[in-house]
Amino acid sequence: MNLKELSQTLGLSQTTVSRALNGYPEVSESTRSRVMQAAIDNNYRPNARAKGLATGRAMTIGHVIPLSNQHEMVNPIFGDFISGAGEVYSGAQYDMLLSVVGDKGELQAYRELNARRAVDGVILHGPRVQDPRIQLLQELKMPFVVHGRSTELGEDYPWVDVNNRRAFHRATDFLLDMGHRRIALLNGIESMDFARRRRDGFEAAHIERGVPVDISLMRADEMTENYGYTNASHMLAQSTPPTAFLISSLVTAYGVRRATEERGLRLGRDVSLVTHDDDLSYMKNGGDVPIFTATRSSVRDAGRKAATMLLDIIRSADQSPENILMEAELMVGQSTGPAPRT
Amino acid sequence: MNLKELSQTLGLSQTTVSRALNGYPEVSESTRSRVMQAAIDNNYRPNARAKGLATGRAMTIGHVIPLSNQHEMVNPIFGDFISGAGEVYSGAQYDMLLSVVGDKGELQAYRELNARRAVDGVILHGPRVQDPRIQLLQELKMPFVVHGRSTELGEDYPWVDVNNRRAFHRATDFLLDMGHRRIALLNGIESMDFARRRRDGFEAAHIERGVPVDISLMRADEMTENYGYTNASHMLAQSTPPTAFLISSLVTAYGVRRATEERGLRLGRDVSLVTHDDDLSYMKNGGDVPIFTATRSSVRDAGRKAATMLLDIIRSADQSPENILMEAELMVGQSTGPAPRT
DNA sequence: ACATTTTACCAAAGCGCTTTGAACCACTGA
DNA sequence: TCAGTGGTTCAAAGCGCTTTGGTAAAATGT
Repeated sequence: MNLKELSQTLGLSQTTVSRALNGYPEVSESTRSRVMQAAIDNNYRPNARAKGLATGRAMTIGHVIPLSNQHEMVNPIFGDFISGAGEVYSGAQYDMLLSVVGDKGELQAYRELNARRAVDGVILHGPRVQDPRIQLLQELKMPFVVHGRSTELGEDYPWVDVNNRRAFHRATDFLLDMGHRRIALLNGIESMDFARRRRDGFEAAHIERGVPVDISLMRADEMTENYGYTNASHMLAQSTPPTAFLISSLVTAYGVRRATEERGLRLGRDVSLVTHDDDLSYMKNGGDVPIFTATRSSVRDAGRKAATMLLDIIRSADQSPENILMEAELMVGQSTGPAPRT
Repeated sequence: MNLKELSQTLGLSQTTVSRALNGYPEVSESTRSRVMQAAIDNNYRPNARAKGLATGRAMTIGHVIPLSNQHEMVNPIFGDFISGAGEVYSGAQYDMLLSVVGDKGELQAYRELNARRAVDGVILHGPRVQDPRIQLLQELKMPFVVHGRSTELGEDYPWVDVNNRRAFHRATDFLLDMGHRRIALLNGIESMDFARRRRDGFEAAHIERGVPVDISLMRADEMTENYGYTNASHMLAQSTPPTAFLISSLVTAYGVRRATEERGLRLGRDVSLVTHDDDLSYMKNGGDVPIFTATRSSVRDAGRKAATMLLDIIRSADQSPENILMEAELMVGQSTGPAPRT
């Protein structure tokens, strides 16, 4: 059933039916309700493409998902972010278009979305330290919101980010307070902006206390379970092993726990562990009591916020870019304790 | 730049330019190459909505993602499935439309996608044992492929599934062969079709050997880490604890390992563990040597297969529904060993 | 040489909507 | 009585493409 048929059924013009359905004032209440009822009865929905063509708005938001080219890894936080954003889109009658693309094809992907007028705006995922995509989107004058930030480009664009630096600064302080002096950092790939900021926080906390940072205890890689296991195993086998780990992801923390327990060490007593926790729906950090001491920030919530911000930008034309900086909460769990005496 | 402008630039009609770009034969080679070059120079891409309206094809595939209403959980395998499917879509110039929706709104979501002509077909995720969505899609005559199957509806629709029954049958056999007689099953929610089939395989293996199934060792719930931890803790504290666990998900297996090691038991020696492994990109079961003995089947590969099948269906109109049953591979890792003597 | 086919192109219609500009029909007020 | 005013409704244009149904020019056959 299309508009033409519906209006014929009603004995009205397409104009009137269209206006009735879209809430224009110049339609009498009696005809409006007649039209509404007929639309429901016939399960009428306007054709998305025709409507888009006529209005010039796609009512669609694009997400370009980069596959990390090293391991073709899909970012595990992606599902939760999407579900937060999707909630907002549904509520505002927007669709979500996903474009999965290798690292190399990303810029092209944005160019195409723009040229094809397939979306009204995009969310940019996983920004690097110096990210060319941001500049591209600005050039294209395509509405966008960055999930994260890009250090070297300043902050003159809309973004939603976690205060990664402060979170890791605080986590490091927490460990230093408990007497730990050899703290290992298992970070994400440091070309990613969030990882760079976490490292900054980690280092700053050391410097402020005059505790030296041991580069041999710092790693940066894709945050898999195995990455945690392998590196923790090696480090714990050293003559002067770390007494604590600061970790960028819950999955990696599982790997560190595996390495720890395999050596007969106990978390929270022999070795301490603090991890960042994105509060993923399928990967909760324990039930009531957190398993791991963690800096927690809901990525689903970030998705909601980013989506809301983007829709605002689209609706209200240009304004100065808004930013949202979310603070991570430090949850003390069972994986931390005072540094063991040497 | 739109078609009109492009054709004016070239001094040709829109017809000719359109035909040149779409590879129709009635265009001379010289003009075709002129057109192609101009399109590249001007970064021309046809407007997606206009093209869709004119052709009647949306060139878009829909995925409706149900949020498990219990915990608002996003299925963790979703990201990898999507990335496999997305690869195929990109190659075929299709877009992917995601619709995140609560359990209740699902049927309505499909109805709307259909009425709005927003997509040319859909992938159905997470089928239940008796799933009303399948019937709905058949009624709507909307092309679809199910990722999984729905037991009570027969198999008269296109699907891509893992042979869950055989996988769990085989895994159970493997444990029985090693002398285990008290095997716990930590399954997914059993209204989900895959979980039902896994349970069938588990039970059938027992029955064939005349080994009794102990219902007190069977659980079915959302497959979180904590679910594994809590249930394994309780079971291991019983007077006659299980000697082995068969688990539906790697994440849950982590929880079981946590419970095991917390009690000072060692996996592969005191307690055996076999898990299903979806071969997720961010959650590998170890490196060269699998951590856990596992039945493995790549969900990303399933995504590729399902997408390919759907595009075939869309392109070649009606034909009898095709099915793909993938076999899971049993990978022997470090988490299994002979049952300890009592 | 002319009729016929082939080649290369084009004008215009149509996809299903929104939106502009106009028309019609009470009413109102002078 | 008639211009003016709202309140409703409509016909038609337009969004940017594809596709139908041509035509003119060039190539071919006899």
